[in-house]
Amino acid sequence: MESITTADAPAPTRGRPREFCPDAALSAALGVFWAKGYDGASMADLTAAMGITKPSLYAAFGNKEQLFHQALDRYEAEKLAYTREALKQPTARAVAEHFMRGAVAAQTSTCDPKGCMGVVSASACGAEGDSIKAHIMQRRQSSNAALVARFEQARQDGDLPSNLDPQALAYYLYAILQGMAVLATSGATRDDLDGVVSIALSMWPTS
Amino acid sequence: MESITTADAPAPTRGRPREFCPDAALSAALGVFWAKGYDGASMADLTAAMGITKPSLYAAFGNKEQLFHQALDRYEAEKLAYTREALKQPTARAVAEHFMRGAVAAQTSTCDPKGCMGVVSASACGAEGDSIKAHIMQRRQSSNAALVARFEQARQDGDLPSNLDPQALAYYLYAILQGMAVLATSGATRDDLDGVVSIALSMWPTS
DNA sequence: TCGATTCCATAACGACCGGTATATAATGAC
DNA sequence: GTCATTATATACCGGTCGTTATGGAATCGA
Repeated sequence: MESITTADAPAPTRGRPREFCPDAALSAALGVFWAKGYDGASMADLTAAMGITKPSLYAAFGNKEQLFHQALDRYEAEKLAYTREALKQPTARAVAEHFMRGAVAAQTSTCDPKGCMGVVSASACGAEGDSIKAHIMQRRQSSNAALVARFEQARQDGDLPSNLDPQALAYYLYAILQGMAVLATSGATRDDLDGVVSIALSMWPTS
Repeated sequence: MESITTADAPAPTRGRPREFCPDAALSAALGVFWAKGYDGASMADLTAAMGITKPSLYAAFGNKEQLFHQALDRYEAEKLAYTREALKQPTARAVAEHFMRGAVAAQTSTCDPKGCMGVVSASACGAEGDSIKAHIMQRRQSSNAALVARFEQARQDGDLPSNLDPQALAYYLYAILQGMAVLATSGATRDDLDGVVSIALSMWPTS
C-alpha cells in the first residue's frame, strides 16, 4: 500500500531491484490504451507490450484503472502540451491554428497510435468505466473553460467579432479537433487533415 | 442455417410460432449497440433489452456480429435518412446545413442514445471487431464519395469558390459532424450543438 | 392423435477477463 | 552467513464473455 506513483524520490534500494524501467513500461501501456481504449486493452495486451508480468504490473502501478489514469496523465503532459502552448498565442486565429496544427501532428504521428486517446477511451468504456468517462469529461470541461476565457479576452481585444459567442466558438473548435481525431482513427491521412485545417482557417472570422 | 434476415416473406407457419416481434427486438438491440458500442454491448445486455433469451436471439439473428450488422443497417436506413435528403438540396450550403441540422437532431434526440452509432462502435471495437471497423469505414467512404461528388457539382454550378477543394470541404464537414457526435456523447446539449452549427454556417464559403 | 417441426427455457461449455496466492530469486543490513 | 525485504515467475481464483447442447412446450400437416 505504498509507492504507487513512479516518481518516488528516495529510491529505497532494499530488496531485489526491479528489472524493468517503470517509465518505459508506462509509455508502453499508454500506447496500448491509446490504440485500444480502456476496455479494449486487456491485461494480457498491457503486460505483453510492457514486457513485464502481471504481479509486477500490480506492484508498480496498482491496478488497471490506476495504470490508465497514470497513462492518461502522461498523455496530457506530453502529447497534449501543444494545447497549453496554443492558449498563449497572441490572436484568436493563432490560438485556433496552433490547436489544429498540434492536433493533426499528434493524431497522425507515425510513431504513435492514430487519433485521440480521450476520444477513444471515452467512447469505448462500458459498465464500470464510468469513472474513466467522468475523468475525461472533467478534463475536457476544464480545457473548454480555458479556451472560452481565451476567446472572451480575444473579443475584448477586438480580435473577434463582438457578436460571436465565445462558448459556441470554443465548441466549434472542439468539434473540429475531435472530429479530426475520429477521422484519423478511421484512416484519414495527414494530408487529409491538413486540408481540413486549411479550410477551417480560411473561414475563420475576422476583425 | 436459414432465414437469418427478418424480412423472409412466405412466413412458414409450421411449428411453434415465435413469441416476440423481431422488428421490435432489433430496434431494442440497436439501442443497446448505439449506447454501448459493439464490444461494450454484452449478450446479457442485448437479451435483457430485447426481452428474449439467448437461444431465441441466435435462432432469429445468427450471432452477435450478424445482429450488429442488421442493427447497423436499420440505423442507416432510419436514423441516417437525413443524409440522403441532404444530398438532394439545391445548394452546397443547403446540403451542409441539412447535414448538420439532421446530425444534431439525431444525436441529441431525447428518445434515442446520444451521439453517432458509427463513431461509438468504430472507436470501441477491439480485437476481432476489425470486421466491424472495416464495415463502418467502408460505409463512411461511400458516403464521403457521394458528398465529394455533390460538392464538385456545386463548384461547377458556381455554388462554391472554384479554388476550394471539394474533397477537403467534405472532410471538413465530416469532421464537424463526427466531432459533434463526440461532444453529444460527452454531455453537450442540443443548444450547444446548435451553436456549433450556426457558427459553421456563418462561416460557410460564399459564391 | 400422431409425428414433424419450430420455438422457448435452463444449464452448461470453453475461453478469456481482472486480480491474486504462492513459491523462488536477488539484493541490502547485520 | 543469515535474515528481512522486494521483485519475479507460475499457477490459479471467481466471474463473465459469446455460444451451444438439451429438454420441454406449442403449433402445424396428416
